[in-house]
Amino acid sequence: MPMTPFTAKVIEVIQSIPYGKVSTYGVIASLAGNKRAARQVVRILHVYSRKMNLPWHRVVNREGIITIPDPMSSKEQQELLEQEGILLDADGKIDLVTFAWKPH
DNA sequence: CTGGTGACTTATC
DNA sequence: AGATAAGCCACCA
Repeated sequence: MPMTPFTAKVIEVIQSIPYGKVSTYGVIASLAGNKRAARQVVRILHVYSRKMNLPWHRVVNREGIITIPDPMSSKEQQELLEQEGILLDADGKIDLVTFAWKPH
């Protein structure tokens, strides 16, 4: 499956997010080598999330909020996160202080 | 080459 | 807190 180096790196980073933790678009882009390519991460999820074994549900935006437009998918994401012990607060946000993935 | 895209982010008001 | 605008960028037709 041919893909550009940056894309491959992003996928690698996403796959390295551990169970029970979440990461953000900006952080993933940064780890992949380009701090400002958060939007590119979005495209990659669109293309590869359903085809590969990506923990796409462990990716949220900078505030810990699920930002998927499709109601069905966002609901699925929340359920998957809860299965991992990641609960949302009253505002529907994930506590990033507790659940944010901090790679060494 | 040009322009469009997007589940983002930051700055302002 | 919510709305708006602008910046940002890899990829693709």
